Amino acid sequence: MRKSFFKWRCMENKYPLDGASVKILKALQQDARLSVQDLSGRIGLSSTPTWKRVKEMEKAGVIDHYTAVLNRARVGLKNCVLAEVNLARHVENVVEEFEKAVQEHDAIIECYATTGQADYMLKVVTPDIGEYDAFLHNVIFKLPGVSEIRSSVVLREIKPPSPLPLDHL
Amino acid sequence: MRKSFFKWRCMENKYPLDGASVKILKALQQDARLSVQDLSGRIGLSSTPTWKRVKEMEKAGVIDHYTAVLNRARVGLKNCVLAEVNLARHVENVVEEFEKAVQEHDAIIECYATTGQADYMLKVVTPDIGEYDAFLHNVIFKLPGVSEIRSSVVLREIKPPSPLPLDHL
DNA sequence: GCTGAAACCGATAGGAA
DNA sequence: TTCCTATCGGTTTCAGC
Repeated sequence: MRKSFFKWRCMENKYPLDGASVKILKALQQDARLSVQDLSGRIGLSSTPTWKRVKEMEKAGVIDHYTAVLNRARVGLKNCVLAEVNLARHVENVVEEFEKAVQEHDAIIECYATTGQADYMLKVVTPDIGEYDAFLHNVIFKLPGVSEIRSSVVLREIKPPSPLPLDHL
Repeated sequence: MRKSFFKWRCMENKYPLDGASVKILKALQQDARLSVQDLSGRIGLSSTPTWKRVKEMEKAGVIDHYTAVLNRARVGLKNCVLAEVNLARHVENVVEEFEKAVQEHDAIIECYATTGQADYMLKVVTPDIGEYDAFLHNVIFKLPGVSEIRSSVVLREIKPPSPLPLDHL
């Protein structure tokens, strides 16, 4: 098993994480508001070293930020669509313009450039499907380089965005 | 514009959110560790009502939980794949078994049932593409009802998972 | 429902093991 | 490094508006 390799220092990573730090990360992914005391209790360290580790991982960018996860339905965003987008390769500056537009529109909450059929995969949230239709026509279709869009409406959330698995460390 | 409808009470939502509460939610999405004092300063309320609103929104499930967002690369998860999965409709209990397996495997960090070509869309993270290949063969292909998989490897993250837009409220 | 003050508890920083 | 302790600041509660 490769696990032992990674136990105290993971060479493949940008940042060395030992068992205690991994436990901290797992706990903070589940509840970012845990007090240092609670954290230290769980991982079997006292609070000062626990606190130092958290601060170091924040500074090193292992912990990027902390966020409140909202219930989409309760804030009136019942509609979620996964959209595959293709760009017309012959148009000038398509990539730059498309990626800039993606950043500017808050309804697009995720976007990846991918291999496979599509050039990009987007996650778009709106109050209802009507608003998505409007967004498609007023925003996406208006972008110069967009040649194809395939929209997949989310029918059911089987697994919501979940903590990153850290057992490989 | 429909905006005025929603200003003080959004009929379509499960929970009524006024301007101050929306500001709180926006701030907490950006930084879940903001102190009540900082929050209250930003929104122009004193700390007691700010605190009460936060607690109420937690209890009402508007705020689902708080999480630490980690840097994928720095915790050794350089590979991310979006996988479309189709199930064979004739096999018994496929849906239940597939969705149960999705919950059990930590490498699958998101899963949606969607309209369109695929039955499901999955997001899978692994240390490298080799581990993804192993995961496909050892886990996904072994599930009885899975008939098709189309994997799109993420080449570049244009927009990481971002705060929900709340301007419609 | 908001304000302000007061009590309590946790976070941060220093020094010792 | 970690632990202990003191200080400081934030959270939470309560009385009054």
